[in-house]
Amino acid sequence: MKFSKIPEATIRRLSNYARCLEEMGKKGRTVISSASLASMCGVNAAQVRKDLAYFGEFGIRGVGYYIKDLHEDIKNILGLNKKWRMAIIGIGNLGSSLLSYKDFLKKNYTIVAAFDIHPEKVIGPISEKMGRPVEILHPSRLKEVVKERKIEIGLITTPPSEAQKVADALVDAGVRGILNFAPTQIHVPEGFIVKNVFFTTILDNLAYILSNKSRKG
Amino acid sequence: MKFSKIPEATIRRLSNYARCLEEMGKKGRTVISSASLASMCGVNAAQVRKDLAYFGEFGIRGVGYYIKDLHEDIKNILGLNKKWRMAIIGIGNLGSSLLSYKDFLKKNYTIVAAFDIHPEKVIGPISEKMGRPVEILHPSRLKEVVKERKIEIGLITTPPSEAQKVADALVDAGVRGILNFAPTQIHVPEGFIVKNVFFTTILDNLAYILSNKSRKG
DNA sequence: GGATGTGAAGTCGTTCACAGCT
DNA sequence: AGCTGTGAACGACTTCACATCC
Repeated sequence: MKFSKIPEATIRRLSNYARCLEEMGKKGRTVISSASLASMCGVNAAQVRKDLAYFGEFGIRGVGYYIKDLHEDIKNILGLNKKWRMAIIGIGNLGSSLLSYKDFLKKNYTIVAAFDIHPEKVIGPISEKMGRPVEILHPSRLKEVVKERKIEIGLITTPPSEAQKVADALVDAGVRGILNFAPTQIHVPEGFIVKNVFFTTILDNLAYILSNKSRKG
Repeated sequence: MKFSKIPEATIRRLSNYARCLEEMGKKGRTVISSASLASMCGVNAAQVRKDLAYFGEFGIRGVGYYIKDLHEDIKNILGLNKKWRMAIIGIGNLGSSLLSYKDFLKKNYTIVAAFDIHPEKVIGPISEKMGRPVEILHPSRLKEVVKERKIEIGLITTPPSEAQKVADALVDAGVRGILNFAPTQIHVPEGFIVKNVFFTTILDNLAYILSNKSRKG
């Protein structure tokens, strides 16, 4: 049961469930049914149960799920029982905004190195923004710093034209996970993972739906 | 043929094809086969043809697709033959970074209004960042400004705790499309669309894959 | 009684394989 | 000869429905 192929959509939803459970937990509730959790996340109740069933049995029949426990279980499933160490490359507007993005710092992810071709240009604005000042390094030191600081994930926030080069450097340094914010396709060898964050793709999606919604209603 | 239900995944891919075609076009090529386009985007060639087949016939048998034409056709399909007018609510780090994000300005999307509960607090940093200064308005003026400036899409970049309230206000103002960057689930009535941009969800995905990759090989 | 866990059915999306054009 | 367009085969995900257990 543990090793059947798990849909990527399931993993995405688990991440959502975790967020909802956290909210619920803060509100002092202790138990939740698959139906409530489902409606909160906008999915089917059976879906919730199926998603969890890939990984074991977490509920109590006739009762539901203990919020605290389930939250912990999902975090373990997702690999969030540790802090992931990340580097960010490209400290323009987006990069510096991510650097100071509180939600990263809070829990399972931490940015432990920042790189830019022109380190001196960005030092001012950044140290201003952050509580603690952040040292911006030149990309030539990437490989060395990845080793030193045990970096496992790279965030690419350069212009699109530089993204593939940066990805190559990350691969060369042995960074297996890449989150790409530059709106261009990146290719990496087998065994490395790239996930894209293209909000323009999502915007295009929205534009499509809005354009074609007239015929529905 | 035009009105069969179209997979959301198809729309996402079309957006990708468009990006690739644009790149190709800049390189001076004029024709491309479904196979090349597919490998560039990391999908199956039949997939490309099927995706396009939902909307018509755009290729020439034995030849391929004219890059310029196909790019234009896809833009029309996606509803990108116009400029979408957007408002952004919540001018913190992320909001101000989006405000100055060049890729928005370039083509099909434009931010025509910015709102924040504390307009005076953000005016400084923003006008510094942008070429032109941007007026930050109080959210109480949302409805009025949406009418005046014909806003069709709202970007929510507030803290999660405020996101639902902002969404309600957008709905009340008649903004049918919402792009939500605040990591919390938002609910809107029938006929309105919310798309989420949660990079932490994608990061969680990455974390999961990295955690479980060892068993593969 | 009530909610979970799960085989089976159903729906949706992808890939194949080849007919049909140029 | 080569590449598109597409019905048919396949595979994957979601939903249903109910047996199971607290």
